[in-house]
Amino acid sequence: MSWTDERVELLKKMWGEGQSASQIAKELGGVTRNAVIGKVHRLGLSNRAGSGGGDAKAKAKAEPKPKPAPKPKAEAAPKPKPAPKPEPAAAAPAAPAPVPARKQIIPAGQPLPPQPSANEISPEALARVSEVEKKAKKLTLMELTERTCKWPVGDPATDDFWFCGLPVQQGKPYCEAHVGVAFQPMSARRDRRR
DNA sequence: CCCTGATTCGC
DNA sequence: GCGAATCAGG
Repeated sequence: MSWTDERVELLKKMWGEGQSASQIAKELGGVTRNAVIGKVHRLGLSNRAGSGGGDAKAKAKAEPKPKPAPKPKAEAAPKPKPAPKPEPAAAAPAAPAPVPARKQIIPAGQPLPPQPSANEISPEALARVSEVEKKAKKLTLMELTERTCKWPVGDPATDDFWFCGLPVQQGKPYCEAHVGVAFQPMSARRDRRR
């Protein structure tokens, strides 16, 4: 990808909006955040200042970079870059709300016969969830990233609402426990033909 | 650990 | 000019 006018413009716009380089890179696609930052610098808008009168305040931070160590050059680092997943906007987890808070664990129920109730989710999975929710990071919507579990907990109308936030399972939007409840294995769903 | 931007330098 | 590698924090 090259820096076409449009791409540069979008870059300028987003950078101006305070978007991070990585976000801009994702938006543009085909470039890394490094590329974005590099371009930003070349364009001379590294400092998001711009406003306020001419700020000729050069960053006297010119640190003399004394070569830390003669690094010949590492060959292309093995970067497992699967594929540019077209991830639109994962920012708005529209609360899939499969089973928000239905904790009805049977007290000492040992046998616990398969309840033909509405719950088709493995009790184990549910137990896991209720347990994991204790360790949840309890993130706010803004704190969610692509690798934090986006499972909503509580009532969005209350301030007792948060997102799990634990490390997600590769490729999934939820942590292991929540993936277990969110995505049911087709196994437990045998069709009872009749 | 995740993330941020900044800099260097071979291409 | 470009951007990966690296640095330097938060």
